[in-house]
Amino acid sequence: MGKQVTEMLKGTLEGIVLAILSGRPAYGYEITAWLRDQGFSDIAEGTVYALLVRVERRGLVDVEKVPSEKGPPRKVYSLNAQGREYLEEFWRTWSFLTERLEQLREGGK
Amino acid sequence: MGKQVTEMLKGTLEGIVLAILSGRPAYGYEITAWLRDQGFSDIAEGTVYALLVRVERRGLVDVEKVPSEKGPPRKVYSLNAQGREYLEEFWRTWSFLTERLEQLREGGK
DNA sequence: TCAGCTATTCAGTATTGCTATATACCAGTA
DNA sequence: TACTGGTATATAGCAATACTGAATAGCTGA
Repeated sequence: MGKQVTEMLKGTLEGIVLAILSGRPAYGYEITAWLRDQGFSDIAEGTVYALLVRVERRGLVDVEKVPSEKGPPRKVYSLNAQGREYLEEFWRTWSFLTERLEQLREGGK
Repeated sequence: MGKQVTEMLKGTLEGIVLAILSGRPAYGYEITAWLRDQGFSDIAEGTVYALLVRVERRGLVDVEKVPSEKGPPRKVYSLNAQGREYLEEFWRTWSFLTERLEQLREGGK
């Protein structure tokens, strides 16, 4: 996928994961697989787990341990009220950035 | 401006600065002032200089020292062929990311 | 028993933006 | 002269975040 994406993901991957969780609860392995499916071809395994630990520690998600038929128990994360608020702010920040970049892109033509 | 923007800028600020330079040559102080004017209210002074040093070292820009009437000489940067190529790639990466996020935003409603 | 998929965790590294500070040139002014 | 303030660049150390690589663990089927 390349270094450019890696650096761009800093700050946005968190929003991406929270946005996924806003749709439905999910666990790390599942999220990673989904991201890869969506074209984030080489999201590192450990990256999503580390991110989930961070957002949990900051109180943006709730966690529930659920047994799996196929392996060790899953840690299922769901977005809570504080997380939804944070996600709202993320979208506002994202909009700000996209607007500025769109202007630059237009201007550069 | 907040921490969210700071993290999101990692990886995009470089593209932003290169996009500015694709329009016209510019120097650090000028770029910082312009960014602040555009709403990146607390871009740190040193940040742009450090970034310019990096892109210069990677051969994406050409530099010319130009005397100033108002202070020490300016280092005027301009995007070269390699930089234009890199900027193209940046836009492709950016498009990829915005598409994915737009989908997520739609889906989350 | 072993390979392979599912599932999580963690130590160490690289990149990048911020903080804080230093340096330097020039004009106006007390 | 000395000082303030705007212009202009540079850099050392810090913080946040994604990646690398490896370890651990449960389950299924050959």
